[in-house]
Amino acid sequence: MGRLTTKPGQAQGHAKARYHHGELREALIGATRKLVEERGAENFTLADACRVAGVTTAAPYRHFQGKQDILAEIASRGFDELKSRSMAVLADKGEGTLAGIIAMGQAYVAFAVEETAVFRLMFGQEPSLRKAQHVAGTSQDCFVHVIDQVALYCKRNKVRGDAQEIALKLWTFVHGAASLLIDQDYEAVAPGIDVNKLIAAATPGLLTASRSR
Amino acid sequence: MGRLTTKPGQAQGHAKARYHHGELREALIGATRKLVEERGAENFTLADACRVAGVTTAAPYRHFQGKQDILAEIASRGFDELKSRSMAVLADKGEGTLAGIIAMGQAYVAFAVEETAVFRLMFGQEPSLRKAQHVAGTSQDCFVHVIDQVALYCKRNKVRGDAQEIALKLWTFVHGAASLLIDQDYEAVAPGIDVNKLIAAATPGLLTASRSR
DNA sequence: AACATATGTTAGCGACGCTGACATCGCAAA
DNA sequence: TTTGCGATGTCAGCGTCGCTAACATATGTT
Repeated sequence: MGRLTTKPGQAQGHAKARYHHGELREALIGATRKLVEERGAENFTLADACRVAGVTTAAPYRHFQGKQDILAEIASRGFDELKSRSMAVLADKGEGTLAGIIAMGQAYVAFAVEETAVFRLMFGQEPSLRKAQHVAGTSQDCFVHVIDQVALYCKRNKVRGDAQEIALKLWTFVHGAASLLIDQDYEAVAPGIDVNKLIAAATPGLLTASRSR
Repeated sequence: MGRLTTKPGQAQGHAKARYHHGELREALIGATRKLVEERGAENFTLADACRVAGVTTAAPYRHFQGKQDILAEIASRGFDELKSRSMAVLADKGEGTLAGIIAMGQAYVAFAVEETAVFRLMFGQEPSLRKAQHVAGTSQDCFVHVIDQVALYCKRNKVRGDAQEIALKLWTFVHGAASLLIDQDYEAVAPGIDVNKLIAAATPGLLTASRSR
């Protein structure tokens, strides 16, 4: 692990050393995101983020309640990004289509792969990390959108069954794929697996009402 | 968070204070497992485990390489237990049957719920936690067993398709269900969800070859 | 009995999260 | 302009943690 040995005088590079940073809140969020993505949230230290931002370790407490609070902010923004990704994909592939629903699942996994640490913050561990208010709302927004798509698909293709239950099954599968992939749990068992293909293969089977009841 | 203020003289309760603990390795594993299950692996400290075991914080290093090493040992034993649970369920429900395969999935989730912290250690985070040798082997054993069951089911029911791919789909779904459940991510969207029912409902749809290619 | 090895303790290093007291900056009222 | 005040940063320090080196004690082999 590389030590970060920067004097609190100033962050790397530009601007002259002024006593007040000016945009410390955003700077800390940026630094945290970068470090968390590099080393994982487990190994992230607030002190390192301070060194990157060019401030002392006491400074963050003017903007955040503590370490957890910064991480929660990052998780919160992650939901916003995930939602916008989903909507972008849908606009491309078409609403209420099988291709659109598959593409949403693949986008979910792509997000998990590209922003692994953020993804883990969003869904993992103790829910204490998630700002109850904002995150719960945003994640629900995300999910409601999926339900809408499934409902539309069911209507068009005359699939009977609860759209919510079907959406739950899709989410469950896709989340499992994302988790196993980023945790490298597939490696021991199916090294070269193509998860996008796996999703495309499984989705039709999940897009149907259950017979058992 | 309750402080643990025990003198290293002796663990709570029985036996006289002797210089050598005698079974420190197992005692530490037990203490760690208990604490990790109570507070999560994130908030676990080796020092607390030492207090529970009644030794100083330097003692563990005679038996483990460090904190990670103890956690890895616990993850390793988790795989053993998961495998034995699966086999017990199979013996009960019958091999190669739909009911048996569903029950295996439900047992997987039950394990995740009952031993949440161990489950997270087994599959989560950086793979550095898993003892490359032992764990990789044991988890592969687990999975091979699932493949066998699926292959048997396919043969009996004349389902064509790659048993490995089908097994992967099942694992993916069930792992997603376990993850979302223990991380309480279903709560915001489907509060009273019955995951066992969800698994039973989804399994038939996954137990079929994909048409797309 | 004497030694070698295993297993525990003591003391201490550097890092971390966080806090209280102090310093500096920017802005608004006098 | 000056004064004063709140916002935002630094400094110094507490308690804890993971880990190590040096020392103490128990165990078992010859």
